[in-house]
Amino acid sequence: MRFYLLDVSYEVEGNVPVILMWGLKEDSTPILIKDNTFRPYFYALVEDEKVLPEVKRRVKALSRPSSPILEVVEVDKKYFGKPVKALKITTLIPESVRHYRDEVSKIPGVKEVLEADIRFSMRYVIDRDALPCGWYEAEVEALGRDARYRVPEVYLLKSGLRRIERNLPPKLKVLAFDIEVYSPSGSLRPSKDPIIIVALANNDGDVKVLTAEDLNNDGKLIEEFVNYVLTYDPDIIVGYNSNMFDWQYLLSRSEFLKVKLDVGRAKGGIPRQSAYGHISVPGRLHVDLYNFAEEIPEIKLKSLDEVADYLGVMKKDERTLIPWYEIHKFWDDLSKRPLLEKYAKEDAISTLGIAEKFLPFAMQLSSLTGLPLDQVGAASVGYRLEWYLMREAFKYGELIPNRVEREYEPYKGAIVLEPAKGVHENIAVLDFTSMYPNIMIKYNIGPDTYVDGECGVNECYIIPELKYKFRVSPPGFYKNVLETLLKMRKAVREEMKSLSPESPEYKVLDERQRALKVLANASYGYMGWVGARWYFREGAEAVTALGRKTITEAIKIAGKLGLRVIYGDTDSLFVTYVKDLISKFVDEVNSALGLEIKIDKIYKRVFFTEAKKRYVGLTEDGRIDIVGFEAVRGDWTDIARDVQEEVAKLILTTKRVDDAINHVRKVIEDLRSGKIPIDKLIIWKTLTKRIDDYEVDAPHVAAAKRLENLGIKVDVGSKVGYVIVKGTGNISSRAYPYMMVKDKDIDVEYYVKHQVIPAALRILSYFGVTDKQLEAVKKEGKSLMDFLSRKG
DNA sequence: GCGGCGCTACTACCT
DNA sequence: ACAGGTAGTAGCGCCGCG
Repeated sequence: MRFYLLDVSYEVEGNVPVILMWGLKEDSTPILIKDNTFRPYFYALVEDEKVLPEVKRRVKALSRPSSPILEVVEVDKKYFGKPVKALKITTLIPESVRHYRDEVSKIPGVKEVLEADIRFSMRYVIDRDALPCGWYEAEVEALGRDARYRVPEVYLLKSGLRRIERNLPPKLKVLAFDIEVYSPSGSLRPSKDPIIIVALANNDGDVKVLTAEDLNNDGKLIEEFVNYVLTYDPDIIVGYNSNMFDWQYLLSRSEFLKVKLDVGRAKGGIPRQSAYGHISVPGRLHVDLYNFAEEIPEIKLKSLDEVADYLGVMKKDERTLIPWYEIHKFWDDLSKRPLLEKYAKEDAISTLGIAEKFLPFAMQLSSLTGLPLDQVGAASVGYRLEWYLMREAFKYGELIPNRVEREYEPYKGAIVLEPAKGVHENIAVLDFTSMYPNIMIKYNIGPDTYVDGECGVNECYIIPELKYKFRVSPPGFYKNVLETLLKMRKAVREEMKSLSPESPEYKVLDERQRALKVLANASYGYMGWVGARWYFREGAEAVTALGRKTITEAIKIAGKLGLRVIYGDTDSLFVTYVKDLISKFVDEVNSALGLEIKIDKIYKRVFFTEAKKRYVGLTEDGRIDIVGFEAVRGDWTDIARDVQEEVAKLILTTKRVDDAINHVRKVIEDLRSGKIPIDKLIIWKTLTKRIDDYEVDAPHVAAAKRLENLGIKVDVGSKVGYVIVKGTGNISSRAYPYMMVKDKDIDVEYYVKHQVIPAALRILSYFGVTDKQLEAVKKEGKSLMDFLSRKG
């Protein structure tokens, strides 16, 4: 049988663990393939090989009849590159691994117990190379229908899985859902507040808005939802913030109402919280698209409508928008209720549209890391890479280190150059391609290549400043993994060349090469992460030291060629663009440093203040890049962002400082005459800890407290939108959630003095402009203009 | 009680 | 809950002054 693997889970049947592979046949028929031959195991390392037989005896003696140890064998493995003899201890029931691990680690002579913390289904993924979102071929025996599973065909695996190279997935059924809750108080209490709408959209073109008959009858609504899911039978269920909200609320509410939320492909399969905080729906893949939206830094406010707008799925100005705090009003007012239904419907359609944008990437990430699609989004970058590393370790016969608690030790990072302030013409931005991964490869950096003692002549790389030594050969774990990743990416990009960019296959491969790049780029950060299994501070420290050395050498080469370096950060250099000299520079850097540098972009004009990490540039095609400034920060108001953007544009394109001043004045005038709508005055800030844990009463914290007083819960990670109102006292005392404030109460002067003027002056003060000039009532005085344009 | 000052807390950015 | 380097705002405590 050929099938596409969706998910791997397991159950204990009788007294035997059975792996469940949920998949689709080539014609998209859902199937379940069982494998009852796989057993959980873990390893024990001993202090001294001499005690192996004795330890082996004692491990065997631990076996209990209810859940026996099946086998204890000596195996040859590697641990941080060094050959070791380990005891492989195989048990019967996955849940007993924890018990035996604890017992085994108490046996005298046992140094370490390894790989006992890997979930059984992931163990299978790794050992059998059973990657989710991939095609397989296997001999199976039909078991017929089984009432316990909501799939038409169930099979038993008879022989090993073989992967099939095939890029396109089968047709998958995707269902997007979104719920609306009735809550006049603003707080959401599952014991009181009913679900009034469940909106659904699937990729077979069906859209449904299920509504509650009345506020006392949402149990029936939930049942209708369950029926819809079971009837449509989606492979993938997508939501937006559904891990934190929709499922949680459905679960609590259905529990309160005593309604069964049995939507899985395994009967009695109630969604439940699982790895990385995601909600798992048995037999289906539930994907919370918010996880992927979180990774788009360009979107500052990650609401569903903003994300749909950004991705071009559904434009904001073409859709019905209802603020969450007014949903109950639209329900109560029967003339407005159709709008609410339309809103919910559009939410579901947007969610489905976003799924089409994100799922192809998610599927590639899933098939590379082995993490099932429903987990891969919820897992952070570090864990994604770690699963990839664990799969690789298995292939190399390397034991997987335990996750251990370590003390955080900071180390020195990259170099950031002092910018030459002012306006510069024709500047090339050059950067080293994947600098850190390539340094790791070039200098063979990792925990297993580190040499603590003596090292023969030319047998080690010696790291500048630190004098750490890394073996030249053989290649270490990180080097091997990174070379594989880069090689794979190269091959994918090669394959893409033979395809039309419009073809579905091209798009799939493009997502694959992106996923490969993301994993490679995370490797340095991962090595320096205290939570990593392959944490190695000295390695991360060596990488940044070599990075500093590399960029410093490149600067020297630029200087030697007579190129002026304006600015640089980590792996980039801003250099005066002289075509021939630049190509010479590129060649020389490449040959002298053994790392590739290339032109990233060319600015016709670029402006720096004295600050690092902040600049505005005019690209060759006339676009304005704003980097680091207020205009790209999500915690400044729209009005300040707009002003700064316009000022930057005027300065870079027309060089006319007086035009910029007039623009700022006009905005201040509009602000003072009340022409600016309140939503351009909202400041959004993230709560990074629980409200009680804050040491100072910052404005966003004060605003959050006011939300809580209204009964609205604000969790860690949520964004608080507030405005500053008139009155006395500090800003915190006047920071209110925007929905609590009327236009006339806004403290316009705060916005003039603390938003518009600072944002404008950040750029204009270099040209000698002061706050007084911006605030002065508009008058066409010539003398002032003359003064202001002294540099323009 | 007030303004000025320096420090700290806090957030979001850049690579 | 991948790293370190950086800019900037606002709160807060302290000081001197009266």
